[in-house]
Amino acid sequence: MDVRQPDPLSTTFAALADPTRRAILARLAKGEASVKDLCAPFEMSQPAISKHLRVLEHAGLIEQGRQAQWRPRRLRASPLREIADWVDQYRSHWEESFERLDAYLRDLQDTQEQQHGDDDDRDTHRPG
Amino acid sequence: MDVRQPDPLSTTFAALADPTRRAILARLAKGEASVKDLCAPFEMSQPAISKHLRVLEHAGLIEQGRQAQWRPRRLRASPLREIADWVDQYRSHWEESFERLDAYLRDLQDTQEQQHGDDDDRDTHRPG
DNA sequence: CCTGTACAGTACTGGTAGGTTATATAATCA
DNA sequence: TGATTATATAACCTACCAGTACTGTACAGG
Repeated sequence: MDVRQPDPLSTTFAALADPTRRAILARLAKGEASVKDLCAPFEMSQPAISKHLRVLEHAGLIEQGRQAQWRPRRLRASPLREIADWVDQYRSHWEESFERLDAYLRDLQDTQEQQHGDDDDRDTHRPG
Repeated sequence: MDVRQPDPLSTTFAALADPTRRAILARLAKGEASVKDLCAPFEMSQPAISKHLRVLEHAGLIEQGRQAQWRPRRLRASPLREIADWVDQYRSHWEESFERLDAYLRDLQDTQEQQHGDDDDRDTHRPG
């Protein structure tokens, strides 16, 4: 069976892993819009867009309104904050100073391996 | 056929949409590790982990070293900066002041709809 | 040379994602 | 009421994904 449902973070990442859905979010960031409006920029059927909207809604990234026969969608950005918080854990790893330190240490290690590569203390080189 | 390959941002998001892969990245943030080390925390076969590692490598999130029979993996964080930059576009949408304004406007609109809901100027209510 | 270890590669399978067309529903308009 | 518009739902297909088991390969050590 395996009825486990993915954690919220995975659901959000998966929802964002599609350029169509990201374009929909970009459109909704400028204000709410109907399904037809959201379909317009894409060479894709309306049911396909509705499916994308379901994915986004399931991830909590949009919500539905009701106005006559229209169901305008509106952006809900709070899951994006979870993404921002998560990725921020790694900020130090991509900032320039760290990259330079990382490159320095890697160069240093490569140099050492070239100098006295396969002779002594193999165990201390074992990763982990 | 459809040989189109997804854009880098989609590839990165997709790679992150799995708790196992995010756990692997968290482990590698503390330093490089062998495949066996990375397998240890998971009740999963080694080929399964190797597949996850391939996904991460394809997304540019890790890179491989070589030391004797070990292939230590190392974190490459630069794609995460792309994620951070993308999500930062929406920061204003989730920050508290915006949420309050958003809620205020929504309440205002609901109140107006209740007061003179289904009588006049339908066209001006059409979304888009 | 042989054995154990640390991986990679392949083949298979069940589930899901993302698209299609066709059809149903709900509200508006004439 | 009937036609039109907006959107949802259903059924289907294809491709890919995430596991599995099995097998192959490279290196280390007795």
